[in-house]
Parts: sequence; structure tokens; C-alpha cells
Amino acid sequence: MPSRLPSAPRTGRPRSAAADAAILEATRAALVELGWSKLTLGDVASRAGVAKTTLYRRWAGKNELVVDAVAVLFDELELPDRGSLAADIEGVVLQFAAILDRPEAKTALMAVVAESTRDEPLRERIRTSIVERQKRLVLEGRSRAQARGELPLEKDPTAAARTADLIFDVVAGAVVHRALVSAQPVDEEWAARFTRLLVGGLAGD
Amino acid sequence: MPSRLPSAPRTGRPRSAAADAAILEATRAALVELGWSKLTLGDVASRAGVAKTTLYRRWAGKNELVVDAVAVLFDELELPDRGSLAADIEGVVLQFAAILDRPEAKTALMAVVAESTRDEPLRERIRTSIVERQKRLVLEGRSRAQARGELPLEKDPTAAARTADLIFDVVAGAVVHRALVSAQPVDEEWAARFTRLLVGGLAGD
DNA sequence: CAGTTACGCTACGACCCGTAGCGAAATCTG
DNA sequence: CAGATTTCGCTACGGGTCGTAGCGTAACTG
Repeated sequence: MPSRLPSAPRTGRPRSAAADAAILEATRAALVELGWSKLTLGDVASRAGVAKTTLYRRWAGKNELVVDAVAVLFDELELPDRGSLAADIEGVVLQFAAILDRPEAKTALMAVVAESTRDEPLRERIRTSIVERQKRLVLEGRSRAQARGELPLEKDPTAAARTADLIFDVVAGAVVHRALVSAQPVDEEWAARFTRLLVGGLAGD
Repeated sequence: MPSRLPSAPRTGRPRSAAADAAILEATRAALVELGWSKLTLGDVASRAGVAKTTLYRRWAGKNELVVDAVAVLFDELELPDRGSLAADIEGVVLQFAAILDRPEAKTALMAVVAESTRDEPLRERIRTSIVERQKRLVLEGRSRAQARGELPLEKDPTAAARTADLIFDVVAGAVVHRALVSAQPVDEEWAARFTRLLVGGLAGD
């Protein structure tokens, strides 16, 4: 990961990998208990059994630390083949909703996005650590649907990439908005209605 | 508005309405210059030419103040009749994107949503002050489209309300995700592609 | 007029920030 | 093994913000 600070040459005492893991775990625990705004780096350090200075040697600040602590949560997402495009979409929507249901995920995700509006490096880091990694789901779901004949092939690669970006923003955006802004449950029923809308469109039957 | 603190009886010196306006304006200005995280209530007070204590007499904290300061921005949204459902959607998407392009709007909106994940009263306040107010756009757009014959009538009122909520989450969520998470421009081309997807669906022509 | 409430101002303890400086521990090199 | 190098835990610090209390004054009511 390009996540940490300058990091090391090859001589001298190496950085403790166990400390890294303990810090990230402590960060998630602190997010659950305190939320973003009341989380302090001093508290994280003492939870992790680490000196505060050690923390500052590895991360520039709260923003960077929390991105690293939370990014891994989104790697749990999978796209098992459920036999149809609609079923695949419903499945991933419910998985995504389950992650957003975890308190550390929702408070951290929105907060770092808010911070990123005034911090270009942070924005790039969110893109590479979280957003860009999960587009794999869209690509895989679409290629499956094309193999099934549910979706037409798209020849122009740049147009195909734009379509994938668009679908990703629609799916992820809708789920996030429903769960965090409207503050309503993303349950099976909502997922089914959303999928029906996405596949068939407003005008669809 | 149920926005301020306890507020007043009818005897004694009345609260200055001018101070209210000055505080909210100063809050927006501070958001532009400093962003959410570096905004301090002491700074807002001095910008507004008001004592810090006055500020605390009216708002419980940063969260509540910023919600009030930003909510008014979203009231600018309108839905002029452009003759077709697709054109109406494109129009409101671009308007929404223009608001999210303002630095005070994006930094504040995401930050208060993040805070609201651990603060039920704040979540309710966001719902009533911002989210619920703008659903009027969905309702109006749909009733126009139904009058044009572009969309079928929905008889069951609860089903109709659910559909409206769903569409709102999809539209607002997609625009927010595109603009703030993916950090890509919401321009005419994207709006057109999104509208085509929403109206026709993934399988659409 | 007296009663009541808002205002500006000052001051305060509490907390967190981010950094500096120290001696000790861990690892690589010759 | 000796020396160089880097990390580690610890303590301490100045600087900043928080949210509140207290006071005298201003504005409005009856």
C-alpha cells in the first residue's frame, strides 16, 4: 500500500507489523464507540497499546488513518453468480447495505468524503483505496449478463468504461443515499424495487 | 423553524433577527474558506460581529448551525417544464450538481450526514430541513409525466409514495456519488447518459 | 416605573493537537 | 562482536478550541 508515510530504508529497526494491525483495529473499535468527531488519535494510540508518536510516524493524521482502517471492510464484497442480472444486482446491493450498517463504516465513509472535498490527496486516496477497487463488481456483473444475453455487448472500450462508471455511481449512490441520508432500511423489498427500476427503467412495464 | 434552541416568550428584549441572518451568512462564508473541520464557532461569531455566547444561546453546536446555514441552498431547486420527462430529469440533475459544486454545500452536506449517523435528532433535522423538502421535485415531475402519458398512473397511494422515495434516492444518490465520491464532473453529457439509463433501464434499447 | 430577556465581554478549566527530546530496543553491516 | 541506523515508548510542551459562568448593559413589555 502507498498508504503510510515515507516508510523505510532497509537498515535499522523495522517497523512493527503487529503495531500496524493493532492500530487499525483500534481505530475501527474507536469509531464504533465514539464515532468520527469524538475520535482522538491519543485514544487510538492507547487502545492499540502504542505511543502516540508512533502513530504520527506512520500516518499524517486522522483522515489518512481512518481511510486505511475502513477500506478493508469493502473488500468483503463478492458477486456470487445467482443466475440472472437482477439477482446479481440484488445480492450485491444487500451486501453493500450490510457493510453500511456497521457503525464504523457509515460514520467513517461520509466523514472522509466530506474532508476530501478540501483535500485533493485524500480524495485520490479514497478513489484508489475504496471506489476504484469495487468497480470490479460492476465489470463482472455486466460481463456475466452479456454472456447470458441479458445485456448487449459494448464494443468501444471507452464507452464501456463510462457506462460502468455510471452504473457504479447509480448503484452505490442510491444505496448510500437510502441508508444514510434518507435513513431508511435497505431490505430485500427495497433491493427488489431498486433492481426492477434499474433494469427496466422508469417506463419499464 | 424548529431549528433554534428553546426560543422565547413574549416579554423582555427580543432576539435580533439581523444577528440570525449574519450568523448564518458568516457560517457559509467560513465553510467556503475553512471547510467543515477547521470551522470554529468562535470564528463564526467574530465574522458575524456577534459574541460567541450569543451563538450558543441559539444553537446547540456546530452540527445544528451548519444544517440551518446550508438547508436554504437547496431551496433554489426548481423544476421548469421542459416538455418531457427526460428533459425534466436532466434539468434538475444539472441544478442539483450546480449546488453541490459550491464548496460550502459539499463539505457541509457530507459532514452533517456523517455526524447524523450517531445523532438521531440531527438525522431527523436533516430529513425535515433538506431531504423531505426536495421530494416535491419528484412528485411534480412524475405528475407531469403522467399527465403527458409518459408514465402510468399509480393508484395505491402508499405504493406511489414508496416509488417516489426510491426515485429520489436514485437521482440524488447518483449525483452525490458522482460528484463527491467518484469526484467526476456532473456535466451535460453525464446527465444525459444518466437520464437515459433511468428512463430506459439497463436493458433499454 | 419595574420586570424580563437578550446582548457583549471577559475569563476559565478541560481537552486535544502535533512536535521535540530522551534513552532503550531491534535490526543490518562489516 | 562492535558500530551504525532506525523505531519505539515515554514525557513534556505551547497553541488552539470547547462550552460555560458571571457581570454589567441594552431593549422591550405592562
